[in-house]
Amino acid sequence: MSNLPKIIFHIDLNCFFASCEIAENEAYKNKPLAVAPNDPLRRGIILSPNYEARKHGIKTTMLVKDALLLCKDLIVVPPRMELYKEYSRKFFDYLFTVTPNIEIASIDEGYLDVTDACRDIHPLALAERIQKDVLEKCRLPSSVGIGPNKFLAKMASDYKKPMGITVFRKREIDKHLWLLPIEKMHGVGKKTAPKLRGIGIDTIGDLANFRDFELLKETVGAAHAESLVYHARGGGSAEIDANNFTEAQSVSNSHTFTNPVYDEALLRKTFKVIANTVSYRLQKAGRKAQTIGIILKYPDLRQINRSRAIDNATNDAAVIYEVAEDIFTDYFNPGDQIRLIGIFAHRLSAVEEDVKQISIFDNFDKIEQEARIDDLVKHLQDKFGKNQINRGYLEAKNENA
DNA sequence: TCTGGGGTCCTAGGACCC
DNA sequence: TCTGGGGTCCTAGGACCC
Repeated sequence: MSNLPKIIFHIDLNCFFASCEIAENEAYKNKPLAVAPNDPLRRGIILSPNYEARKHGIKTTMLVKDALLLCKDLIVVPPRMELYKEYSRKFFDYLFTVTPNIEIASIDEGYLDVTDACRDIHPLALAERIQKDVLEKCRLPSSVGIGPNKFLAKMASDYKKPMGITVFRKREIDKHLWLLPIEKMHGVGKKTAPKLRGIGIDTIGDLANFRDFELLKETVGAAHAESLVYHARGGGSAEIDANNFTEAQSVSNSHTFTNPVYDEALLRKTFKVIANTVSYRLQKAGRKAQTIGIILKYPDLRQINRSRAIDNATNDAAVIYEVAEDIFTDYFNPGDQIRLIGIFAHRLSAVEEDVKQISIFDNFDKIEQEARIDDLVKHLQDKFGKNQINRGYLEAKNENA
């Protein structure tokens, strides 16, 4: 183990989904654009607005209809995940030509240990080269953060967007990191921030220099308090975990209904489709799960998760459905309104090479391998009429009752 | 201002075992 | 057997991130 200081880059693709769409279509350039599902049957929220759209006040998670009120010329493009994955692959393929020491943090960001790479080139020059290459080769704007560890590099890349290059040196944290409001700190979300504000911590500097550690522990918990202070003082891991993104730890799928649903038959049918999707994704990843669970969300947004360990790890849709339905039966109270249902698979392991995977998709009549919830919507529309499928379905049920 | 879907990691209590 | 300590697994839930 060497204690020599490392040089870590954090590279972040700016407005990633929106940038991919603009890279695909020159006509979108310099116009307000947002990636968002525009299916009127589903609640559409903004997933990725570009900077032009942000100038109008449009933000991620905003409802599409509200965004259109802020900017009626907003171009709304439905998400194309496969396309974004391709761009992501291209981006990381390029980064691997710079160094093999890469930790993929998400689809659009990664950490690089460039300590060795910087023997022959100044870090700033390397950052500029990477940024220029990513823009030319991938047609994507990026921001680069440079620091002695992953935390400072991440905070630095966030400091200036788009197309920023920022260095956060530990000995200078009083001049940049410490001046930032506590909400800006990576790892402090909308629950922790108000708690910290409540005890007089308004900036990251306040946190780093907070005197009453006992009070801090009471406020956010002992373990959390320790890691928050450690990071606020410029500490952090510089270890690159090259495998952290190669194997999924969990797989899930869920669906929010247009209107809350209380009809059990519809819920069970939807579970079937969701089980199929989870199974498909597990098989695609070559994984099977030892724990299966369900998610129920109520109209007041309260959510419960209930899970169950199973004897033999599985990625079989029929088994997943069976377990999910069992749990559902235990926890669903007739008359409950359900806003969202979902299934998750935890404790994943690799599928043994020599075991032949038997497709069980035949078990589900008329639901295809890549069945998605949309198939169910269509199915129900065919059965109960085109508009307001939930209402139509429920009305049909009520007539029978 | 009630908003999707996919994830990660941590904690804590109870069961269970030695 | 009335009583300690340690460890792991399971489940629920919280918080955060993109």
